[in-house]
Amino acid sequence: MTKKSPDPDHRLAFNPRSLGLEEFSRDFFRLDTTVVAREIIGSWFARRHQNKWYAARIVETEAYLGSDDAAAHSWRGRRTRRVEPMYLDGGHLYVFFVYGMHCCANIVTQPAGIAQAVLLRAAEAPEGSLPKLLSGPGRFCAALGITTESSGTDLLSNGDFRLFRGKAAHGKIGVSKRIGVDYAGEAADWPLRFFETNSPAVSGPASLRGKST
DNA sequence: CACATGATCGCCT
DNA sequence: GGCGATCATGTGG
Repeated sequence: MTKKSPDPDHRLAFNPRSLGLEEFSRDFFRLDTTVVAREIIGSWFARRHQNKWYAARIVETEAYLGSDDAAAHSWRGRRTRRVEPMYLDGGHLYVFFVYGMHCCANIVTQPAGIAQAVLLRAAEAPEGSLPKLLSGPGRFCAALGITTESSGTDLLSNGDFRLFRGKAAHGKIGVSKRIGVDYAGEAADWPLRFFETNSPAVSGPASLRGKST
C-alpha cells in the first residue's frame, strides 16, 4: 500500500492551457538529461485532480545520470520495482518515497531502457509569494498531492499530469552540485543541479547559489 | 551558516 | 537490520 493521495493545495489552482502554453515533445525528453534539467526551469508542471487543474512553475532541478551515476537509484543498472519507471521512455513520471514520510518526483529522460531522470526540487505558485510551499522535493510533492501511486505516469498521453513550456524569460540559471548525495563518491560533486538564481523558492543553503551561467 | 537529531517506513543486502 | 535524491527544530559560531 502506498500513501493516500492528499488534495493539492488550493492555492495552486491554475490551468496552464488557459495561457495557450505548448507541451514538450517526446523527443525533447529523450535529449541529454542535463539539457532537459536546464530547459524545464521556468516550465509549468500541471496536475488534474477531481476535474480541477493545479500547477506550479519549476525553478530548481537536478539531473540523475543512470548507471554511471552513484547518486542515481539506477546506478550500476539496478532494476527493482521501485526504480522500474526510470527505464520507461522519456516523459514519464518517476516518484519515490523516502525517509518514511516524503515523496520526490522526477521526469524520466532518454529513450526507453536508459534510466536517467530529472528531480523536481522546487517551484513557484501561480500567484507567487508562497516561498516555502514548493521549496524542496518533499514539499513540492506534498503541495501538489503527488504520491508513489503516480509513478510511471506518462506526461504525454493527455492524462492527469503534464508539463508546459514557460512563456516568460527564465532569467539567469545557476549551477551547483546536487543536494543530499554526499555518499556518492566523486559523483557527489558533479555540477548537476540547476536553479533560477533570482527565485525565492529555490531550496538548499545559500552557499550553493554562487555560480551561474 | 554548519551541524545534530528525531520522525518514520519501504527498499535492499 | 540499516539507511535514505527530506524536513523541522534546536544548538553553536
